[in-house]
Amino acid sequence: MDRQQNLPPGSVQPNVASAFYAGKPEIAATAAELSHALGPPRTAPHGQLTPLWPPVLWPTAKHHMQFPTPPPAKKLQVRRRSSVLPRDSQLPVAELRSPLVQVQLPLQPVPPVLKQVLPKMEVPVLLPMPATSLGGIWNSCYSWSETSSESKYSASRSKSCNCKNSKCLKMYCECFASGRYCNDCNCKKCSNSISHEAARQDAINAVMERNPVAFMPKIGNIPPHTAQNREYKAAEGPHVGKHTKGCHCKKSECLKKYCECFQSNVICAENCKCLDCKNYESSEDRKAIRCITQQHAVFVQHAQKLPMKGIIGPSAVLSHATEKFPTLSMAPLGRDQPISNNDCSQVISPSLTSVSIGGTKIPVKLGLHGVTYRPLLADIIQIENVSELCKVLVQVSNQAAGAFLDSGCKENTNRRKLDRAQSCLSSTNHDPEAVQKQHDEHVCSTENSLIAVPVTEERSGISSSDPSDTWKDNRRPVSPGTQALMCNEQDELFWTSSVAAAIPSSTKEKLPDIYKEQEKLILTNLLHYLRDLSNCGRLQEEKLPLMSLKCHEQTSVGSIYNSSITRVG
DNA sequence: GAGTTTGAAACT
DNA sequence: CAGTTTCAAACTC
Repeated sequence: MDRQQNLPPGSVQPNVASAFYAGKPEIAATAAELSHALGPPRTAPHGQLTPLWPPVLWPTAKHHMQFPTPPPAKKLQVRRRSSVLPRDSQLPVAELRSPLVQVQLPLQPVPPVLKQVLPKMEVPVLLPMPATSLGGIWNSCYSWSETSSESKYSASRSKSCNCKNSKCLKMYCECFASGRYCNDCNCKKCSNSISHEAARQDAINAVMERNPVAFMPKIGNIPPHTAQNREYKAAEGPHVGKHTKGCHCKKSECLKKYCECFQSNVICAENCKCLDCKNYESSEDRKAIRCITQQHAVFVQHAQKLPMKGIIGPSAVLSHATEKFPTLSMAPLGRDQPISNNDCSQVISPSLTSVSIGGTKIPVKLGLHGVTYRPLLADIIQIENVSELCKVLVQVSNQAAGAFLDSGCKENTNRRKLDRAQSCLSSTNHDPEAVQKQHDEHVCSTENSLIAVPVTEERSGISSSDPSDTWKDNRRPVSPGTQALMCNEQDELFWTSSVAAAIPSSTKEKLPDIYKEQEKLILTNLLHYLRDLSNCGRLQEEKLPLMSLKCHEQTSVGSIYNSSITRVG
């Protein structure tokens, strides 16, 4: 059985950063530097976590690898364009925007003159999971440059490339650059596939040699605690993060997708060296283009929704449901659904109106109803529910493990593991003292547990720190949610041979079976859970708005959780 | 769909 | 580091 199969339940997010750089400290140093500059990882509104960077796992990785102390960050070159207003108070800051949230569904065709700024229809594609490679598993799940809600690489995750000469092994190739294998692409002489893994790895190494941070996210986030962020939030300003390298546009005015900043939906910043930039926060041109783009995005989603019946999607209800229930979409948007970061209302009125682009008035006919979109599960899934789900799965895991242990050990282990899981989950309370206390308890309670892991110095160094201050030890910061999810991962990461030796051989032999059973039960329960959630969403979709309340009451995640508990029992 | 434009990546 | 070339996406017709 390979190592991956031996991962304890919950170890879905290996510490890829340290693994990636195992044996490459010089690269790790630079990467750590940039990673630090990029700020902490993001936690999406409902608790889903953005993947850690980078995505490639080296099979021979040493789990205990730590980043060396990063050198002092280089000072970014500042070159401000004359046409750009002062940005110091306008820096884009982290305010995660749901990619599904849009405003005012345009039911009319888009003016041809605006075609150039409208995104192509992009249908998400789930890549097949490579059979064995851990890197491949990551690869299929995430793109390693994925950061912002609308980054070039996240947007292009589902796109195919058309490379001809690069063999898809250079950064010219979007698939390669975003960490994906080519899949259903139109490329020629493609080597970005599992069957060319050796060449692919060589290419990765070559790129990393030239630029150690080549695969780092191009769009970094400004830490949410900064003053700029507060100002930004207060002003409902536009964008998230900034381009780490900055663009060098000369002719596009940074208002076309040639511009990486524009394409990533961030405004140009100090490190950009662009000319005649109009991609700044107060730019009317940018607002107009962005608004139209968003309108089109809703239109695309609506169009995509129709043939995807059965999938909980964004907006099929809008066209008809809003006519039946005009107030449906007028409900206040939640914190996760800003109407727009560009204040489109100033540019486009709900009815027939015009937008001004480059001084030219362009008529835009919109739908009669000013429609805002609200995800069907927006009121159903909350971060607490995710924690609940985690608890359920941990319990399931406990049950499976317990079934394989002798009666004496069984009860003890389950109790301890459950305590530990609860400790992990409750560590999201941001209370350093509580976390420390839980950690201390965990340290004491897990010493002799079968699945518990002895506390090494490294482990102590990590888990004893404040969740919000996870830059210690030169590690990438980890959000509380991630910490909760990574509890078992850390266990695995710091699993040492000496520990394994301490486990009775009779029990050790059972480990594979225990893991199998745990995995089976967890996946089964997760399937049930998702199925229930799907049904709830479908119900919500079909019977809006009257049934929504009923659904919320009767089929909420809480009840799903309860039913899962029942199953566990 | 072919041709052009554009700017990042790669190269010198 | 700057200038040039290569490349593929974005864009235009």
